[in-house]
Amino acid sequence: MKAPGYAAAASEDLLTGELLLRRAFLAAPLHTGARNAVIVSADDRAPAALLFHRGFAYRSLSLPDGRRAILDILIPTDVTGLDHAVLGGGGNHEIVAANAVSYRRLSAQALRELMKNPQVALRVLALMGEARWRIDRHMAAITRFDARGRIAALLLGIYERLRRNELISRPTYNLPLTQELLADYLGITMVHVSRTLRRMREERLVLVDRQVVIILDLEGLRRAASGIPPLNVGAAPMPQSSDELAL
Amino acid sequence: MKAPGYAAAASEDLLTGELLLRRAFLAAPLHTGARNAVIVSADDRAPAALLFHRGFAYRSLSLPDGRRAILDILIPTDVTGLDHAVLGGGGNHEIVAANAVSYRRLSAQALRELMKNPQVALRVLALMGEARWRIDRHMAAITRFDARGRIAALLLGIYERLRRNELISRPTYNLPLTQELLADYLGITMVHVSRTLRRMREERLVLVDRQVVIILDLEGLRRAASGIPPLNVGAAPMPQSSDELAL
DNA sequence: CGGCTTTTTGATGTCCGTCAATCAGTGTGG
DNA sequence: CCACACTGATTGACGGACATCAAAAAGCCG
Repeated sequence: MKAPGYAAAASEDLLTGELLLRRAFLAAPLHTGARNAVIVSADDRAPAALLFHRGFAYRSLSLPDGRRAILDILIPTDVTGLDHAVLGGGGNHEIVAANAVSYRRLSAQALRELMKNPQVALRVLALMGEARWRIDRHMAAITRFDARGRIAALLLGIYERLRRNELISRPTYNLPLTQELLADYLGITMVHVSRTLRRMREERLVLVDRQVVIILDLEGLRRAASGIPPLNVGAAPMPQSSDELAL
Repeated sequence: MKAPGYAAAASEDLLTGELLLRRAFLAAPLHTGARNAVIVSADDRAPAALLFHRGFAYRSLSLPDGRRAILDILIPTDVTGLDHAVLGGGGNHEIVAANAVSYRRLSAQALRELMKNPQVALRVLALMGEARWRIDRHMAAITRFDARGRIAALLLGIYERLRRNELISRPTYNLPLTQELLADYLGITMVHVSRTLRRMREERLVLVDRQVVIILDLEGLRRAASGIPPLNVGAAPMPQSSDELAL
């Protein structure tokens, strides 16, 4: 099990493309959204791509009976909605703020324009590939792990993403998701999330209390999610200086 | 819940891009693989993009303890591995033939070259978006449906994809996947797949016998997978003439 | 016919869902 | 300042969907 990285022959183009893409994003105004704000709605006519700057959000799909599946969790520095450049919205697909967020938008049209530059196109492809990798990883967890393993994989995954983007340096972070949201992400019920978190606390694996995650036993967590490949596709996607993040 | 389609402003470019991409694929020789052949292995140094021509394949991720998750099912006319243009392999990710397959390859380098054409780049983005949409749909099924609903969603999804590509015209098709593979896709056990299929047969919803699927009650199936959005992102990705398919 | 894979079925246990009540934290207004 | 409402988290009791173990039956192939 080897960590997949960028194809060497493309790395220079990818860096340039990233620069151009980021520049385009940063030229857009910073939007904000309160908790539970729908950032991209299911029937959005002109969905845009988003670069998250602060706060957490999630992609979700709601079923008619009120049940909901959360497909992906988005953290600062994540880019999402790149496929909106060519595909319309639809499918009950939403992007919702988990807490107070700020983000920048890039319209589908602007993105299409930018993609005329092959370097940007490659970078966009890489970003979509990374997102897919993340989803694949989560799908594997949902498919083959029990509640404990799924939670371990989730907490580890967020931890690694935050660390990779240098948003944290210690095994402790803020996870602004209610247990109900976690349940919708993990494919179990809120009640079972609560019970399982208690068990993991008793095992002294990890503390999750009121949206604060404290990893007590990193190796133990890794064992609990054993077999899930580490989350390091590509070294540092869309890195931003801390200054910018602090905006 | 509206069916997402292509963004109007890009549809012409997408058609051109599709043409160019298909042309490049068709210039490559037709490879074949027997059942269980590993088409792209986990530690492939130079993974390529693939266009499937005949037969079924699947993307899978194996855990060290022998368990396995199947992330996506690939049918003729599907394109996969486009992200290999920029990301290396890795992560225990494999593409395996489910039965005798034939397919064409496009090397990462050739794909990068092609993507210098913005129309191709847009088309590639669209293809990745469609694949993601498919995975999202499946993830929602896994996250929120019981075994019966998951099977219904799977059988319906394949049915719709085959129909959309005009590979079938009646609600009957060949599904060359063992129940063990289905189980690894659905996140349940082989034994439970068997039992659930029996129940669905008794309900006269669908017959699945030795890799032949006969849908008896299409509306009933839809109800069983109720809430899963239909699978019609973009009208006809990479259509091929029946002649070509019959090769 | 043997040897293999794949499917089926039964018996038994367990993880997780459901229902329901309680509790803690937060904010509101009298 | 304290009742009140509201949301989110916790816990218990119970049942059901699914896993596990094991064996046999059914296809498939040389």
